[in-house]
Amino acid sequence: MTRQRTAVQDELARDSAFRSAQEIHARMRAAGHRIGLTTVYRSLQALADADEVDVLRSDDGEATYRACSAGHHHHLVCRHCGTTVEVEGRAVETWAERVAREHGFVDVAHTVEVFGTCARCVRGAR
Amino acid sequence: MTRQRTAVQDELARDSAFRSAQEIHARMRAAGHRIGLTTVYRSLQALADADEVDVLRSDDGEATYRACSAGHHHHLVCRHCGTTVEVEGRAVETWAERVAREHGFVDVAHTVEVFGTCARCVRGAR
DNA sequence: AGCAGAATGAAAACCGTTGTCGTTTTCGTG
DNA sequence: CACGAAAACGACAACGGTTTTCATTCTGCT
Repeated sequence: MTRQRTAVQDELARDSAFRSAQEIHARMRAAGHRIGLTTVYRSLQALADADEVDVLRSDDGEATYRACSAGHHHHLVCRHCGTTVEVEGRAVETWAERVAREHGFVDVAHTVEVFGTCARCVRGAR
Repeated sequence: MTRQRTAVQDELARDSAFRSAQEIHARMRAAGHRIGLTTVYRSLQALADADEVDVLRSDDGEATYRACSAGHHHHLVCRHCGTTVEVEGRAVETWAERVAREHGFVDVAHTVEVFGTCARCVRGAR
């Protein structure tokens, strides 16, 4: 139920970047954990269902996960190192709401992700 | 080099919804076109590279495509029928820009998708 | 027409993800 | 502490969307 599930959660808590399931699995194994890939997937799914982690699809369709605070928020993601900052934006919320209403849409949801290169990666660049 | 590539583009132009590659392939076959799935994929990729179509990853990781006008814009997508409206929002652009700068990020890009149920699907619902 | 190079597509390879199912662990109860 | 049911685990197989391979076909050029 939760010795390895807790371990997955801990691994996610180690840093603030979006990681793929396989990456997480590899890191855990490297750290000496005895856990199967299947369990990592299931744990991540459970955590996602419980809104304990955010899920993001990368451009190539791979799912990436990240521990996150509860509540509605968006992400500012470094496209090089994956580091993520949680941001919020009232402006976006109201804009999405208004635009949808104007077109007769109801039951509105939205996804917003901002990508860029973080200050550290800029300095570290060749 | 483009009898079937043109055909793919035409198929996309038929309506304003995001369609998966397989869906597009099936529709074309049903319409009497003699085209392979591989070619559909390749055509879509070429069109995407040329910024002739927008690509969107659905929650289950499947890629969906839609003909779109040039230039930066976002989408308001009906989660039932897939119908899409192109929208733009200066408010979002400036917000993304500001938030990124505040955190020292450069070379900023962003994705914004708004989902909802369109007026027609609301009426048609049970 | 003849030819080189690009495009096509059937089938196989890929790869992330999910299902299967026998084994192990956890936990409540006697 | 021992038992037994129920949940979790994990090696492996299966799945499904996408990409690659490679032999064949088509295009545009001379």
